[in-house]
Amino acid sequence: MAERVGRIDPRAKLTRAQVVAVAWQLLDADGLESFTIRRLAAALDVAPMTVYGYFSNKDSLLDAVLEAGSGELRLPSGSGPWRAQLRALFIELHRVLAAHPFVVQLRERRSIMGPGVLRFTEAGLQLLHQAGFPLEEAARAFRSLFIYTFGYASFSPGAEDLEASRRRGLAVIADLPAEEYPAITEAALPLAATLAGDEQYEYGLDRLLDGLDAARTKSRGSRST
Amino acid sequence: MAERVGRIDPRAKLTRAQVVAVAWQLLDADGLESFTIRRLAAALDVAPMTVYGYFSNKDSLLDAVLEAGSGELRLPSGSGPWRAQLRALFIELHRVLAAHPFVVQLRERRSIMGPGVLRFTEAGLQLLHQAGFPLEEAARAFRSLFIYTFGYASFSPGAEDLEASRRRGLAVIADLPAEEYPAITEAALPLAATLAGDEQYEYGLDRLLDGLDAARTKSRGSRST
DNA sequence: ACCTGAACACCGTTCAAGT
DNA sequence: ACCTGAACACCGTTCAAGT
Repeated sequence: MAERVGRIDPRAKLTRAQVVAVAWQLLDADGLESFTIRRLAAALDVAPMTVYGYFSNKDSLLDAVLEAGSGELRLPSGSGPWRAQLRALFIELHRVLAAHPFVVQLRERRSIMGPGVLRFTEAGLQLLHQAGFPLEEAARAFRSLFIYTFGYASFSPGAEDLEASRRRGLAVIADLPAEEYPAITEAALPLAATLAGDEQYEYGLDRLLDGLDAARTKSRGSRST
Repeated sequence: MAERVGRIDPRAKLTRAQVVAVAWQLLDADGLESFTIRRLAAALDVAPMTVYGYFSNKDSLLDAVLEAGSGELRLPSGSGPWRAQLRALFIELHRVLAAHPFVVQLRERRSIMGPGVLRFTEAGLQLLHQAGFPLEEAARAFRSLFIYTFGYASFSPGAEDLEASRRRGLAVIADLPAEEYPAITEAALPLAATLAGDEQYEYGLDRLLDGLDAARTKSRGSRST
């Protein structure tokens, strides 16, 4: 699957960065479920135990993968109204998470505090603060957006499972007694449509941003557009 | 750990319901991570392979556990303004998920379509529809609230890890160059406070509900309080 | 009909040994 | 200093055999 990469340090067969890069490829291709030290070692063309020369265990390797991966985030250049900027920031996060679902799975266990995420957080907090939120509330607001975005990536089926999920949901609804479940029955197709897609992500994001905007203007004066 | 439960059908040593009940206890006590067929069998005082007489594999057993568990949801009695009712509905969901974190972990792989969740969805859709949303948008709105709530449960550390998470976060922030990360540095304590707690959950929930209320009144007339 | 021991093909990781 | 084979304590699950 992953090609063996040329070595850099002639004394060592590998570098930590090479191990992380190949691990990333495997995770991207096959998901967290089927990522094992033994498969990684095979992809590196090395004995399983060799990996432990670079990382003390599987968890610390996965931490390093997350760290490296947080560099994928491209922070949008800052100009324009705070709401549009914040929106672009989280849409970028959503893009990265949708492209690399294993990042979300990993994040469910360990939290990420790598440079990429910190720069992202700093940008978000600054936007909210400039919009008029005191930092305490900016932190709460940022966290809400962050959790909605990770939640969306975590609980929406991946593109490959999407059709099956829709079909399964529609089948369950079709078997429901319509008198008992009138709203679900009538809304079967719309419900199936909410299972995934950028449109659904952005619907919730926009409602959340609207709510934040209202909280901002209600409790204090606006400092920005 | 789990007590052996008395048998019901004299011909069989166990029932599916008993297997599910003991599995639920184990999952509640030790989490999904350490839940294995072999440990479940030991708790049931039975050979590992006996479990396969009741469930064809581990996944279908876990599905049955989720099904049974969705009965934990107690739908609030319906009266009062739609916003307060919807709020109570999702706070109840949040309560159940916070009490049984393994439900969230399971839901990350398979979606739940058991009776408990369906009744919950029906109640939510009806409230949103009565509030003035057409069913298509009610479905989108419901899904946003659902995802925020599951996301919150999934990405907030459990009560037992909370202090460690806070300390780790504060330590990382303390090492940051303040010129480069002014907002994070100044908001260190507020950020740590957003890691968990009902208050933080309700902050985001209320912003989302506010945003939904605004969308409702903007695009169409209100049909309710 | 229901239960089970042995076995298979996997894991992550320790340890002692190779170069 | 770096790599590795064998081994340990686990998995989920198949299969053939017990009662």
